[in-house]
Amino acid sequence: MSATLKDVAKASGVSIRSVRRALKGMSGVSEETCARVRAVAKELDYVPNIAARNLRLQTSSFVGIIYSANSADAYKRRLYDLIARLNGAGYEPLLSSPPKSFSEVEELVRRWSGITNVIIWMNPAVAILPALAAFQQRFILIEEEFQASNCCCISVDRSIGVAEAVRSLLKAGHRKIVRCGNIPTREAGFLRPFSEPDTPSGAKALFIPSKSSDYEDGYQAGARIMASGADAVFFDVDRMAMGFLRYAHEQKIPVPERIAVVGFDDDNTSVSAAPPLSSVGHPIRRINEKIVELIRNGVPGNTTIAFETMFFLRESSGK
Amino acid sequence: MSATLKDVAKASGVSIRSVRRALKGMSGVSEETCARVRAVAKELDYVPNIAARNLRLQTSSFVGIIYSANSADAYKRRLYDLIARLNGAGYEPLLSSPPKSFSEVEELVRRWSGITNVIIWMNPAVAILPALAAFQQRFILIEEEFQASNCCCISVDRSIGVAEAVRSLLKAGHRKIVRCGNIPTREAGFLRPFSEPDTPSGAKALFIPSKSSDYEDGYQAGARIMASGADAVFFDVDRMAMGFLRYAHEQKIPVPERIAVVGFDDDNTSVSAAPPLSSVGHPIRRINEKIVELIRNGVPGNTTIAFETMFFLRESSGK
DNA sequence: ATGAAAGCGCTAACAG
DNA sequence: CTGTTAGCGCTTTCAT
Repeated sequence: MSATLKDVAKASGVSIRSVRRALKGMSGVSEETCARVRAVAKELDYVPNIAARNLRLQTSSFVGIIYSANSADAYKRRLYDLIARLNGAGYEPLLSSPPKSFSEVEELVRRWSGITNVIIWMNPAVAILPALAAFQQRFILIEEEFQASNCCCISVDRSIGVAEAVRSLLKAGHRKIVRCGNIPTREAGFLRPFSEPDTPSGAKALFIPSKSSDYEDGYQAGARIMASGADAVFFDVDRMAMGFLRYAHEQKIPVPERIAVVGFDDDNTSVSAAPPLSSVGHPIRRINEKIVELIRNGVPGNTTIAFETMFFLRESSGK
Repeated sequence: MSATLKDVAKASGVSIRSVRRALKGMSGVSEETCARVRAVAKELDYVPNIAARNLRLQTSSFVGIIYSANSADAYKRRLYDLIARLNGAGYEPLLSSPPKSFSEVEELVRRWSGITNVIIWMNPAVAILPALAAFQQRFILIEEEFQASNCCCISVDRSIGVAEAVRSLLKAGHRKIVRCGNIPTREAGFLRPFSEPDTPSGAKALFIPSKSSDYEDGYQAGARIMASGADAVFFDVDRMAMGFLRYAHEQKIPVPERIAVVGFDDDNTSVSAAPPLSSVGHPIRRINEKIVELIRNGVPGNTTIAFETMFFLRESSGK
């Protein structure tokens, strides 16, 4: 289809070797030959065939990614960021929808064999994980722990950022802080700052559970939260916080003056809310930079790399 | 890294050719040899190198996909469905974040040259389209029209499904139908059923514009919609309809008895709303099946393939 | 400064 | 029934 090195060589009357030298700007080729070859290459619209190069060098620029479509918005952003970063580092992300059974994993790995050495699996199905050990590829497992000689896990500790958020509220003078939501992994981090050496006296933690964790749940919980007398509220999910902001707006409750609001997930939309929502989020950039680094330098087995969520302070909880 | 045909041949004491015959189940190999070769292959965990195969056959199982991360939820579902379908048809989707300038397109196409012959671009940037004609690859452009010898466009007519939705409302006996939203492409389809030969007498179209088209806008518009005396409402976007459903629930307005509700986008969440939301959506399955077919049989140039949105009747508008 | 040739893993034409 | 071999496009070693 497209012109090859051989074509360029023939058209410019030199050997393949010289073409290569000219095109790669290597030494050992005369000025004149170099210029002519380059002109011809441009003329023929020569572009290297990466697949052939990979074959010859026994390397691969492909990286397999398995992604579950039903993941939360935050994971989508992680995926798109990862794709962009891999592109930037010269890798080609190869996507697949998640295998649902052992045999589907087998088929997938087989299909990608000889193409990619590294497979990134976001939110893998735990039941299938033990199967991975049998394959030659290296796996990077996101958000699931599994020890195997060819698996490297990336985990994110939810609690750190949540605790940081609460500490920030305490430091800003808030004392009666309520957590609202239904996601268990939020609890530990929320409670921690209330039993630390430097916990301000009078600090009090409340909890208002919700059925689910959507916009409406946040809106619905508004009355109860205000009735509790809290001066700050942490929502398990940004969408809930958004619902509450709407309630506050309707009731003319000033945020953050009367009550400070913090969410979790750092959704795109929350940043542009009125007021911009403080939130706890995953360190997407750092995680993905790490992944690219792992791929570049070799993925270690039997390893877990732990990250921490971080707190993003915005106007909804004081400036 | 992994065993090759040659390895299997050596280990089983036959030629590469025979290994191939045995593994592919071709005729011309003795029962016994076949069995032994297969055993050895399994033992060595042989898996074919697809890249080498592609090189040899001058074909490619890779399909490039350019996707803009900031697209609506409906596009994400289209993407994931497409990936699954391509996988199912034996293709490997190669993803890239969208190029932002002419030179980035050039670089991307260059990188993929020799790897993939087909590039699917979802929601391409119009300004860059003219550049595509210069490349050898075939492009499938989703949701943007551009005539070139190597471009095939896929368009979806918004109006058909919207008109169908309105007709369904009219047929169910509704007469005063309001459209609420701010998306221009919804208008034509909405108005059409009101001026057709078989339009029921008394049918009346209203329009209530909204600032944006989010959950809150639907909720906010609730009072005005009810005040208009409409017995059915079409929202430009599902999220707005969801906001309105919330308003109706709060005000104890029975849906669809007092007012029928229809949305647009066929979001996942709307299906599981209370009541399940009738909605107009893209024929994702048919579009993606078509795309796979195009790739399989060759992508025609200078072509536009038109699809139509369709109406999904659920409880929020009768049933 | 330049070229010939081997070989990555695979397929297929051609011999035996 | 089985084996040999050329060649896809590229990189690299070894000659010239």
